[in-house]
Amino acid sequence: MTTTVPVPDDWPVTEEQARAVQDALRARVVLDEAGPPPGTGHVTGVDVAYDDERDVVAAAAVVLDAASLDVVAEATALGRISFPYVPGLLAFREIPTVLAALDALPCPPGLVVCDGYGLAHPRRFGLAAHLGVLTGLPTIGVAKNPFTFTYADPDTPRGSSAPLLDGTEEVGRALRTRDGVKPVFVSVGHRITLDGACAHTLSLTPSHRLPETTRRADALCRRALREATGGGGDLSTASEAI
DNA sequence: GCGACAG
DNA sequence: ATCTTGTCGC
Repeated sequence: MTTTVPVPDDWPVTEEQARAVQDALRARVVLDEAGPPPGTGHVTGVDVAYDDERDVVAAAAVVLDAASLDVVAEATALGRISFPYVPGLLAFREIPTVLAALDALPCPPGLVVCDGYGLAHPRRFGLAAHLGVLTGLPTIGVAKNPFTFTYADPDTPRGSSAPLLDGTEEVGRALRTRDGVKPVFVSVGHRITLDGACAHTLSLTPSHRLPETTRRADALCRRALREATGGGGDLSTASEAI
C-alpha cells in the first residue's frame, strides 16, 4: 500500500527559514551512543524519486534483516515536492514523504540508512541527522559523492578508508566498499559512532558499492513513482490521485 | 563577483 | 535527481 502525505503547514518556504530550522534542531543530535551492533536486528534503507513536472515525490522504506540482508518489510508514500533542491537543504525536499513511508512500516526500522549525509554538512545537520532527530532512530548517511569535502583516496582493498574532511575537521569517512572502486562517503546521523556507521556500511555491501538498503529503497521508490505517474493515466488525474 | 555544490 | 544506447563483465 502506498500512503499519501501533505506538506506540513509549518514547513519552511525560504532558504533562510530552512537554515534556521537546521540551526535550531542540530543541538538535539545524540553522539554519545555506540549504536546497534552490525549484523543484528533490522536495518532500513530510505530513498526518494521525483517527477518535477507533475510535482510528485515517491519515497520508499525497505527493512532488511541485518544478518541475512533479506527483505523483511517495505512501504512507500507519495507527496508533493516540499522544497526546491538546494545544496545543504536536501532534507527539506525529502523528509515529509520519507517520514510517511517509515510510519507505514509494519515493524520497527532499527538503524536507518540514508542516501546522503549526516554530520558531513555545512552546518553539521544533513538529511540523516535531521531524520534521526525527528524520529529518534539511529541513522547514518551513505553518499555517492564527496560534496564540498576533501579526502585522500583510500587504499585499494575493500574496507580501506580515509577521513572526509571539512578543512581539518573529520566530518565523515571515504570508505572503500569494493576493491579498487570509488569509495562511498559515510557520516554519522544520530545515535551512532562513525566507526559503527562504517562497520554497518561494510556489512551492507557484500557485493556492490552501495549498501543493499539503498539499492532496495532506490528500486522501490522508482517503481512507486512509475506506478503513480509514468504508468498510465494523464497528467491531471495522476496529480489528482495524490 | 564567480564557481562548486548530498539528491 | 533526471534525460538516455549500447556495451563490457561478473
